[in-house]
Amino acid sequence: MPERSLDITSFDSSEWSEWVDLENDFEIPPASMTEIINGGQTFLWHTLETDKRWVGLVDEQLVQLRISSGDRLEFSSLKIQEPIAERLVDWLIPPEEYAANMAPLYLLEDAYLKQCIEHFRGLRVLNQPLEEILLTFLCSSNKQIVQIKRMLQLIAQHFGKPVWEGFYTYPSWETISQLELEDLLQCGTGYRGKYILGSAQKIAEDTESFFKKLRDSESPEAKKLLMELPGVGSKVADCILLYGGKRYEAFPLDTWILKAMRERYGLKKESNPQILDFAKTHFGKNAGLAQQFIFAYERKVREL
DNA sequence: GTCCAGGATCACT
DNA sequence: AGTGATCATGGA
Repeated sequence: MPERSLDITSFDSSEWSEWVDLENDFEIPPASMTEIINGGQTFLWHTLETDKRWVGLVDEQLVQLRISSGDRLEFSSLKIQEPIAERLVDWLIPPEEYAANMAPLYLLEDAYLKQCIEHFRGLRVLNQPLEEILLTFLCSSNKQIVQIKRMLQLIAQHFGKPVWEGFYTYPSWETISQLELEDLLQCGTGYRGKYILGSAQKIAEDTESFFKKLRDSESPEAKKLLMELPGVGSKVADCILLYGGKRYEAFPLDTWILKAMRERYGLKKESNPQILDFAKTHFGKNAGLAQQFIFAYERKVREL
């Protein structure tokens, strides 16, 4: 499908609320905010005017973010919507919680990781709905981030709920389970289409209990449950646990991280399970957070 | 045209 | 248990 991406630079500001200070000391530099938005954990957000403004959905609410001249994080939402400040802070992870999550990483003796963290100060794993993250990472395999974005944009546009011009929520798993394969192929999913549909049909047998069981399980068991879905292997399962389940020990081993582990940590001939094992031991209980900094830095130094 | 992308799966040893 | 080919699709 051609469908050029929408022009969102022409917002009618009269429909938006005044900018409001989030009243939390987030301390996120603009470049790090763009990495949060574009770095492959959330896919329907837009960065406007080069690191000046970010627009997207939090659950079903449309939000803009910006950083004031005093380095304060501010937001604005549609006037027709309910206030959303509390959920927004929760989505971004409150600063105190963030600091506590990062603390174990600062204790590590790892000059390379320190460099990655310094370069992307404030970079964080968002607290997004598990249901959405499962869909997004089912689409992610063997695709570039910009392609995953377009795929998901089309899926939301065709089968999700419209929120505002150009912005749609993701469809529910019930909705997806009733689609034809052709519907998904038309969104550019390729061979992932049958995985998405197959997973949806399995989940939709009892959606609530599926996600409840997932949330109630210990991480190893949750990973096993996820990998029973078609299209979910070890890496995708770890992404879902990390980005949709606050399971910060999950360590997604993608091509970039593999490159880093081989070149920066000397794991030249180790197998993937061995590398995963090393990473979990070396980086400790919040290994997944370390992974996010390394991923961002590796892509950055190779200019992507 | 070739290579590769935030891999998973199946068919082979 | 560990490799290799194959899977759609689009960008570089």
